[in-house]
Amino acid sequence: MDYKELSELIFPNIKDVSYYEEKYPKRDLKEGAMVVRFAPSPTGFVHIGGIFTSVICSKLAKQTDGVFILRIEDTDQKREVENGVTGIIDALKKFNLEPDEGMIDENTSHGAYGPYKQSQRKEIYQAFAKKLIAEKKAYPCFCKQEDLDAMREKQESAKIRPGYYGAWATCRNLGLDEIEKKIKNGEEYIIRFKSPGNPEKKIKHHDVIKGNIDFPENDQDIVIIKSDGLPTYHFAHVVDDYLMRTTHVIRGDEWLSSLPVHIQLFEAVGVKPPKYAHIAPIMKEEDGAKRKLSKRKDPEAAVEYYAKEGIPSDAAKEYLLNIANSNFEQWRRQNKTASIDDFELQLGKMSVSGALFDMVKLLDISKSVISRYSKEEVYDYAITYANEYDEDLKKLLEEDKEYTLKVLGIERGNEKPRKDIAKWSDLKDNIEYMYDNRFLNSDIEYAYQNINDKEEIKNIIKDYLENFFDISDDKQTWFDKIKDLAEKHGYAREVKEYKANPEGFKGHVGDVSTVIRIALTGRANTPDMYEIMQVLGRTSVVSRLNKAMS
RNA sequence: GGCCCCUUGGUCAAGCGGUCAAGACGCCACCCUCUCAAGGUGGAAUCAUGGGUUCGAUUCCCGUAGGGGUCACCA
Repeated sequence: MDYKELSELIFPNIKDVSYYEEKYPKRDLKEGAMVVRFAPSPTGFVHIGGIFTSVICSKLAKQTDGVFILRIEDTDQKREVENGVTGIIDALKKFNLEPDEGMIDENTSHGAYGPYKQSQRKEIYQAFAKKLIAEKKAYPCFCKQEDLDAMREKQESAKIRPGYYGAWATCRNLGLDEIEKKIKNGEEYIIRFKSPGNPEKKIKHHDVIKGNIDFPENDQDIVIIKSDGLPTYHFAHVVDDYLMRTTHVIRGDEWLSSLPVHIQLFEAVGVKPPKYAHIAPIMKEEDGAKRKLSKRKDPEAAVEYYAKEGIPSDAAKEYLLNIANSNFEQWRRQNKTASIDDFELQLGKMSVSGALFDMVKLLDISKSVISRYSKEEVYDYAITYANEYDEDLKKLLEEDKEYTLKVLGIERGNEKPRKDIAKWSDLKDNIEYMYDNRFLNSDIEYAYQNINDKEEIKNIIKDYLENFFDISDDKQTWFDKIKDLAEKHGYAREVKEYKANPEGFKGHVGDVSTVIRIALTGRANTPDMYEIMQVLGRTSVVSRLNKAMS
């Protein structure tokens, strides 16, 4: 028997790699087009880091007229979860990161380079494994788990480098006859790569993000095909990114240390490796120590968290873009209303070390993002949020949509829109008092401020209602009247006047308007009071002020 | 522990041999024809450490310390 025959014995009825190379030809794309992919495992948990990677991939593909692929890495059936693929697809959709190619639901995909689910590509990997066996670059290994454990223990106690390599790689030197006998006896085996590496020698690598890195060559005979016939990550990565014609592998930097293995595998298969860009993870600080955002400990690691909080996906995206390229902020300031598609992302400008997650900054960005929305957009996003997470808010928004739009339109849609909502979960508290059926029927604690004498308050409100208030006044007239009211009751017309001569007045116009504001809304801080009165309308203003007096 | 990477204000970070060491978030103060959110102006706050190289180091080199990653039939 020779190695060609051995490969037939192990993988009968498996096609030659040339079949696949023809089936998935080089892509016909313009110069500089990037083919990138997001390749998560369907574990049922979508990590914000995955969205980070996808934002980057999606932008680069768009910028270069390239291709953004969604590939599902489900070679570990133990970790697989029902509807895991759907969860990933839905999350990408929510962030407007639809792939050009790849899985579109649990079991179907689109694109000419599929299947895009590794469990459905078994025979493709086997074709490449078969080729490596025939070329003496891979071999079956019959070692049992116990053998490997014992070996590791021995290595550790002898303080030598652990692993399956060199003289420790016992199955590497098995004779063909012996192999044949074991296989025919039905002994279990896996396929290992026969590493040609020498750790005394270095390989030089240039990473698009990390720059130049030197590694010792790999000499571990890593597993490429597991006992269930599926490939390990390393092998699947090499085969898939070759056949999908990936130009840039963009992935978390936890993969950096297995790069020597991957490069070696590409060489063994006989193809040029893609370019690599290893992204630093988003970190979190705890007890003075930094660590990756953890799916177990940090709620904000889950994409679901942002939806639940009502943080717009646009805001999260801008925040991530900001972590990716810090010049994004400057661009945003100069292009306040532009689409983020117009920002040009540069991989080379990404940080080599991980940024600490900053919720305060995210919320600041979110405030700006929401402030740019029109009232109709606010309505739509808020309804979507409320549908899922806040029954009462949904009721509030829907009972009179016309009116709600007016409320949402307060200080919005102008040059300097209001910036006080950071997430949809803030919204209810922000607008609830504008609804008569809630406001007039509730017990309100009027927490008056500088002016808190009951008689004085009553006098001011009464006088305003009887002698000043007119819903048809324009803003200037309205405000002049508030000043007149203030003056009549012994308060300064202007704040400055009061400050110049605090002894001469009981207070200033701000104190008086605060009385009316609190009577009107139950709170000391609100948006522009003129606009509020206009939205409420005459009847409502009158009943609110009367309620306050009683 | 071996290997690899990293280290500029509280945080995100510009910088790439000569700068008063940008900017943003946060904080503080003041300003802004009613409060608040904003907006404006100003302020406090940073080159981990020790050696080199150099006329000159935040920037280049070496050591130290600290941090991160990785060492599976998991991805």
